[in-house]
Amino acid sequence: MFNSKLMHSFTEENYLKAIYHLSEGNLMAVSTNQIAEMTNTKAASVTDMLKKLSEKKLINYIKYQGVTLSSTGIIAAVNIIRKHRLWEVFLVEKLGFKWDEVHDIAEELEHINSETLINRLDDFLGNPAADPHGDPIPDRSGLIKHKKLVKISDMKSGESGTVSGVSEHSSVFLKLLEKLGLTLGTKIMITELIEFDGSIMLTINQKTDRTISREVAKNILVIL
Amino acid sequence: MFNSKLMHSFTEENYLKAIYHLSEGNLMAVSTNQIAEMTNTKAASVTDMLKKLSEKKLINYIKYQGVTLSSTGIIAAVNIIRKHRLWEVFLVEKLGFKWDEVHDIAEELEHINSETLINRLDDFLGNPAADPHGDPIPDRSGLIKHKKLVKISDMKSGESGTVSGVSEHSSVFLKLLEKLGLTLGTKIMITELIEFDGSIMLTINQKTDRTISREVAKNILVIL
DNA sequence: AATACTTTTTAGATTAATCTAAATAAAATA
DNA sequence: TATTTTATTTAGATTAATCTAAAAAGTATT
Repeated sequence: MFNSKLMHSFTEENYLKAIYHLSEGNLMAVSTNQIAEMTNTKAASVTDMLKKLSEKKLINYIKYQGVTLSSTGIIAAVNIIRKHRLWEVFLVEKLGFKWDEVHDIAEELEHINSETLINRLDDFLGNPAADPHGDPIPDRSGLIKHKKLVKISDMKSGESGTVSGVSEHSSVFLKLLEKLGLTLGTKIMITELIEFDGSIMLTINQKTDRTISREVAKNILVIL
Repeated sequence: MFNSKLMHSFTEENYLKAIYHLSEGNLMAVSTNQIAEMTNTKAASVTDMLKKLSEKKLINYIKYQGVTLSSTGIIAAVNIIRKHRLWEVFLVEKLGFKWDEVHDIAEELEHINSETLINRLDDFLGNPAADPHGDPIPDRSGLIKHKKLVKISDMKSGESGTVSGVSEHSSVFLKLLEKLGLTLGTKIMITELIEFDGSIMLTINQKTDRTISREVAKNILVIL
């Protein structure tokens, strides 16, 4: 069923993706337990899979010392992320899903194997730069254009910017942002930082005033 | 991973689909060997799976006597076929694939599980009645509107009609039909039946004259 | 450094889907 | 009807992915 060159099993792909996300683009080594938590499996299962991925040269793995993706592993992971994000754009832009509804479906669609399909989908969607949550979409060569994003919680009073991403993707959080009027593209200006609890007062689109908790502010990303 | 109510494994779905197709919509019982051939497995594997599907009440199975789908089995199979055909329309109409290129990709996409997704896709595509090969698309309640189609090989001299389906879906055959100018929607009229080898002469769109073999004629379906 | 705690790995089972080879049932034929 | 052939099923293994429980390695703490 699976081609030894480019194709990996559904499960292998999920491990690669998990390692990629946990290592934040491969900056740091990832532990067995971290992977177990992210993939909803037990550490023992992860160890087994790490051996397998290591034999396939998709990861660099030394017992007891965590893993990083190899260069082929990165290529594979980025490709899955590209597919995931393009499908999310499709679901929102073409099928009318909301940004908090697309993750699980894209999680299935990301494993469909056809380079032609994904490249044509990319063109059909107008080669979008970001998915509905603002995350950058790798191009067909695997290149990711990261924008310089700042957490609202790191902004100073008086600073302003445009909401351009989130670092928490749960449906609950995304729905909250909608309710607060803090969806992508919204212009904000920090009016005051409340010392007492770290909450933040801001103006939305030069009109509405709002106060958000530090916890919320930490998960909203802005371009200054 | 799979819900006991509506969800079946990828593999189970493929067996259900195979049984459905082999039984031509459940008119006849299907044999173990037929299924083995269609699913590229061995008879022993099929027997195992038949036991499993039988326990799940998806099929009616009596040892040595072949199988039919149960009513829940039919619902499941028709749903997979609905998904397959809708994705094929998407691939051709929206992504610019040709009719001979879509089968394998749709074979993967048909296993994506989301009723909302498929219903929205259906709407997005304008609720098409047929896929790119002319096969009817079941509606969301599972109803299939069959057209009365006739093989060219069963037509008489002087009869005319519109090419509306094929009973052979291989890429080779579909490419041949394109070369012959016998794609869906083409109007034909039978001008002569050659007794010697059963080949058939016909006029295409009241213009071109062509002769096709009986073998080709058997696989082209026409609305009179 | 010795002990305790945590993390990771190993050992041994389990489940789904598959296989080969052998046994059995059904169908075809002599 | 008896025999041969074909189809199907059973028995016993295999592979991928998972698990639990126990062992080993690494880290932290007296």
